Amino acid sequence: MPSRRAGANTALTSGADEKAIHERLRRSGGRLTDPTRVLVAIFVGTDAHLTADDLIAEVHRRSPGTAPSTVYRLLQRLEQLGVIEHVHSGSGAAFYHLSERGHAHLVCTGCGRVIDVPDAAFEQLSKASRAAYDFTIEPHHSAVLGRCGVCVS
Amino acid sequence: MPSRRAGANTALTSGADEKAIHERLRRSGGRLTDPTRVLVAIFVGTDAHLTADDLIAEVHRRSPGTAPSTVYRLLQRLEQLGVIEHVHSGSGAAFYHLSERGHAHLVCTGCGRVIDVPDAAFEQLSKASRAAYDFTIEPHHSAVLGRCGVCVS
DNA sequence: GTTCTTGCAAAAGCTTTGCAGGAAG
DNA sequence: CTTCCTGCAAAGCTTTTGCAAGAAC
Repeated sequence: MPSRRAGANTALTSGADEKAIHERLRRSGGRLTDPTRVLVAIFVGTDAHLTADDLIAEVHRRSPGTAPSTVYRLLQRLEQLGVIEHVHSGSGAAFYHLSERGHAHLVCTGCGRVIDVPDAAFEQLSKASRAAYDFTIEPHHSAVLGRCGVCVS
Repeated sequence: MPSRRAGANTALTSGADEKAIHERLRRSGGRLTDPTRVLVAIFVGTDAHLTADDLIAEVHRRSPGTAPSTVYRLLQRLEQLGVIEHVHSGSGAAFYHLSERGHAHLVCTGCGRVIDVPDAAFEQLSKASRAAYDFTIEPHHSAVLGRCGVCVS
C-alpha cells in the first residue's frame, strides 16, 4: 500500500526543506546522488507513513535501477543526521517520516490503521516514567498498539 | 541472556498455576506433551522477560531434542488460550510472559533494560485515546522505548 | 484408531553486510 | 584523485509453514 499525497505540498515549504536537507547532507561529508535526492524529495512531499518497502518501490519508480540496500543505507544516514525518524509498528516493518514532522502513533492491530497523536498525550506518562524510574521515554520511537473503533472485538 | 529466578517460586502458587494451565490446554482439545509441560513450567517459574530464543534454549535444555518450531507453535497456542502475552520490544525479538502477571514495559534503547510499569501509568493516555480517536490501547502489547538513567546521552 | 503434535528442513519477511566498480567533489 | 556511494548478491535474524512420522487420548 504505497503513499498517497506525494507531491501535494506547496512549493514554498517543500523547496526550503529539501534545500536545507541537501545542505546538511553535503556538510556532513556526504555526496548528493540521484537516489539521495529522490528519497529526500519523497519525504518532503508526503506526510504518509511509509515503510522501507514503500520507499524502495517509490525510489525505484522515480530512479530506476536503485537497489533496496541503497535505500536502507540512505535511511540510516538520514536518521543519523536527524532528518528522519523510524517508528516500530509492532507488525514487522517499521515506517519512516521527517523528524521535524514528528509525533506519536497509534496502530490498530486489526486493520493496521495509523493514527497520529500529539506528544501532549504522552506528557503524563513521560513525567511519571522519569520520576519513578529515571527513564526518559521516546514517544515517537514505537507505536502504541491497540484497536480502532471499527476493529474492537 | 537466559532467565534468572527460574524455579524460585513457592510451590503453592506455581503448582496451582501449572495445573490450571494444563487443565485449560486439555479442555481446549489439546494434548499434554513433554515440550508443552516444560514450557508451561518455565513460564510459571519465572517473572523474567524471555524472548523466543531464550525459551527455545531453556526448553531444549530441559527436554533435549525439542525443535524451535515446536516452541513457536506452543507460544502461539498458549497465547490464543490467553495464557501468555507477547510484547514487541522494538529491538527485533519479542518477549513473552504469563498474561496473569501482565503489565506494561519500558525498554531502554541503550542497554536493553526492561522496566515493568503498572497499567495505571497508562490510564490517562488510554482515556484520551478512546475519547479523541475511539481507539482502545493495549498497553502491554508494545513496549515504550526510551533511555534509562544510565544511558541518557 | 483418530486427531493432535512433533522434528526436520525449507522458506518467508525485514534488514544488514561484503565487495568491487563507479560517481561526486 | 580520493573518498563516498552504488548495485548485486549473499547472509542475518526472527518467525512461519509443509510434511510425514509419531505420540496422546
